[in-house]
Amino acid sequence: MCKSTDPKRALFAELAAVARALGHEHRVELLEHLAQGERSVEALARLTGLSMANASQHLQQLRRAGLLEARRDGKFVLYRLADDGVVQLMSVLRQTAERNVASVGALLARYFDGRDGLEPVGRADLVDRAQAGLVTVIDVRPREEFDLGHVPGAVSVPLEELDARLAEFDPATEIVAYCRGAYCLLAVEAVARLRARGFSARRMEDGMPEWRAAGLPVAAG
Amino acid sequence: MCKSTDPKRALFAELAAVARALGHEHRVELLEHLAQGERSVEALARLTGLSMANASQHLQQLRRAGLLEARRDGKFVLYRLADDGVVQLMSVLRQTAERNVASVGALLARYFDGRDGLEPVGRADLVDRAQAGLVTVIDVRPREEFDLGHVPGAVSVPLEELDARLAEFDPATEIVAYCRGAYCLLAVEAVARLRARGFSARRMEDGMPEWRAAGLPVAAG
DNA sequence: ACATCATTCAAGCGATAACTTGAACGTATA
DNA sequence: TATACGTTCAAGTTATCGCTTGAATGATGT
Repeated sequence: MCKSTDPKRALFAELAAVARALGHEHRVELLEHLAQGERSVEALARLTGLSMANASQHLQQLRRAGLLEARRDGKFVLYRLADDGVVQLMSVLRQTAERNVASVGALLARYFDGRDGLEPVGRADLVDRAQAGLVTVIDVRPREEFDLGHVPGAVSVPLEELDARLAEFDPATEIVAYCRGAYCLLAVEAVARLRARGFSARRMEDGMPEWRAAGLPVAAG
Repeated sequence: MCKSTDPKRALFAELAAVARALGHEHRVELLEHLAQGERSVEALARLTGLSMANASQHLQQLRRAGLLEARRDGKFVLYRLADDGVVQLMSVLRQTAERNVASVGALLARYFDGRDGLEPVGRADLVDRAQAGLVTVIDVRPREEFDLGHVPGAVSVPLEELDARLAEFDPATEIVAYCRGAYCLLAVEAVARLRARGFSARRMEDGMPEWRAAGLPVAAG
């Protein structure tokens, strides 16, 4: 066997500590929000419905595990992912759960295949087709998140504004919607509404975090 | 925001449950062993030094999380990874820890860079060079693990036997050693010893689990 | 049928994690 | 300087986890 068993044990303990940081519902949700860009404790507490003290504690736990970093800006403390690899870790976690946990597969099938129906668009495809003007790309996240970074050429159409802004879209041009991630429901909802109005709409396969992690260009402001 | 917050919460809870299954030192160690192939509870308890009841409980926890499957063979219950994707998950976990946790980086630097020194060999490289007879590939894991599957053309040389079998090797041919995984110490130790005897030796970048997960050919028996 | 062995179940104890509350700390604004 | 606000700290309660012990289950061999 391995001669020195100590360093291996130490390594296992460290890996388990990182995994344990991902082992709570609220922390997964916090990471999902932070995958969009850095956020203040107050914003995260509001988005998740946690108390500030509670959110702060979870964030510190994630920071201790090396998954987050924090910086101070005025009276706010802004947290952000320590590394784009964290997105990859969460992505692999989702894939594993989707394959091996029946309830997750069922959950996703019910809320995606059922409501979406059509095959989503791949990332590589999208860049070419957007530049050629063949598709209209809309970002249905809140404008705040759009401003922090979005797909080049995308138009910000928060889901709340969608119904009121239908006149902007050319019914002859296909619309591709994206939001936060593979399993965010914003784009699904947007596609469903657009189709109900007679538009040709599809959902982008992944969301902004995966886009960013893939090293594709990001526009800001 | 997302209209239906319930399914998202449920998804987060499921993901957290999977992560929590990885959140214990002993379970990470069990998975590391199971990445070699299926094992009985008794074998795992012996390998890890856990009591049988304790090992059984951890294994059941991993199974409930969807990471393991079990089958009965005579009086033994054999556990195995539910999916090769589990190896990927653990691999990404290690990469994340290595990048973002200082102590892991230090741990690995101390035990790999310090003792190994030379750049490890990539998998793609190895297949070609082994077939061309340019390198001798040795599997330094216990023979039991070798029998369950190994790199085609590799010779089983458990670390315990290495010193006694040095005469088998041609000093003019480079030796590549591999073991269980990127961070298993068996191959590192083997390379150190071979170099001390004047051989040209290198370590394969990954181990058997990664090899298997990459879909490369595996020889058995 | 009986004994044997591998595994699992169930109960109990100690340790750790999650959440709430209230106070302390730091920074900006009046 | 004083006040307000975002954030963190500290203490306390409840719930859950990890491990041990001893008994129950399931398959095998005599």
